[in-house]
Amino acid sequence: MAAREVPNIVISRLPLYLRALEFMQREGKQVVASRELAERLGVSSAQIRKDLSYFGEFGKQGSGYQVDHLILELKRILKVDREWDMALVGVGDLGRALVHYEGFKGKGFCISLLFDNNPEKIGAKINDLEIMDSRLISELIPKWGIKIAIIAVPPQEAQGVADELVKAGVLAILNYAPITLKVPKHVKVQYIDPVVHLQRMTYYIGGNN
Amino acid sequence: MAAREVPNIVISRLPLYLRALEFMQREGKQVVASRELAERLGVSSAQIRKDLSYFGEFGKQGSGYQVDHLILELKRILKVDREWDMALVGVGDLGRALVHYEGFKGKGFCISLLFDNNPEKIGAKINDLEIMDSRLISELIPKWGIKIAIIAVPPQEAQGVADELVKAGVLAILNYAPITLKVPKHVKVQYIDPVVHLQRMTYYIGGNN
DNA sequence: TCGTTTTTGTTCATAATACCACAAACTCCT
DNA sequence: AGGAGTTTGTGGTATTATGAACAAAAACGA
Repeated sequence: MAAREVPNIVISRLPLYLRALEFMQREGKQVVASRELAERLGVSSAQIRKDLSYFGEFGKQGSGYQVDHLILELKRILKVDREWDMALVGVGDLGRALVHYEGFKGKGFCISLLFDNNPEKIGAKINDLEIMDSRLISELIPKWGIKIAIIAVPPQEAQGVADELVKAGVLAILNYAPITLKVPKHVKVQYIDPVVHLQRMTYYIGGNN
Repeated sequence: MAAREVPNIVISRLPLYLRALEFMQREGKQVVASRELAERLGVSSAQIRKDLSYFGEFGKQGSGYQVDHLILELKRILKVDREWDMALVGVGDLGRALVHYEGFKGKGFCISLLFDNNPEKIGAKINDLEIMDSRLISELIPKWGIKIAIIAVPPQEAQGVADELVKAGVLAILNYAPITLKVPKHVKVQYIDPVVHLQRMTYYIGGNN
């Protein structure tokens, strides 16, 4: 496979393949064909094969893909064959739920630093993690070498927090605040806004679509 | 504009336009050009104009779009010019955070029914909402005429819950469980899995991308 | 009033994406 | 051993999405 730049849309699908493969692994499946994986995910098998072919030849004709091996390869490609420390900014209801969330375990991520600007929260602990003053972002993030942050603050504070994080060296932001962030283009942002997701579905309900 | 089918990718952008416009509205802005909106969102102005043109001519040459009016039109198009009752299944940490979430207010959505299968939770109240037994899904959802549900249960229960919801008449599901759901094609699903979103960014960190 | 500047809606060309189809490689059964 | 059945990786093609460019319309200033 030529060393072409891999399209972002391909990268965005790999985590879905990985998630499904890990699910199958827990079910005890050892080998899987692109066809079966495709059916589970509701995509075409050709797409899966083509996406994977950007990175190498992982399958075997006649049988398919070794589940364990493909999982390892995908983790390596996505760079989640390690554990990334993350900073969480904004410890409200949502922030707290994220700290307690068990789903990060074994997936390559770990919340290691908490920030909030509410004096009543600073110093308190959640899951043995102390809540730090947001003003210490520029000091603690470089010290820990943190590259990934989660923003869970009110919308009007989000851009300011993002600016601070970027200045401190963060390269990837998972943004739960309902606002589009302005960041330098070397910084990646992913958005989670339940309202946006819901509004993407209502168009199709009821009407003549 | 001809009555062509509107591509899903266009629909998926409209909530972002709406969100930015409402932000500008709160700032007191009355008129906006596609150019300015585009810059805020990091997209091209041609794209915004083209997306909007699927639904009509909302702008005026020389000045731009009336913010108030465009908001109303987008809300009408997306069918959020009303309030949708939603059912939430799974009242764990995340479910609780969603019930307390203030962001649904005024955006067209309202959580009106809670379900859980944990006997210790059933009957308890959160925000004046009683937690109902999940076995009552098939009874209460049609009774309330609910069309939208949020799934916040552990992954191994998610597919079963989805099946129940679909049977009860739900047409749109916001799925927080880390699993791809199998649903009939008249049912829309949107996925929120922080791990997937994070894994879409790590590929670009550090390496030679 | 009239020329200059803005901005829309749309056309058209280009780019990105998805998918069909098939040779080659492997499996499995008899 | 060998033929039938599977499944991969990929070349080619159809489809879809993006973006540049421009006429028409409105705004503005002198």
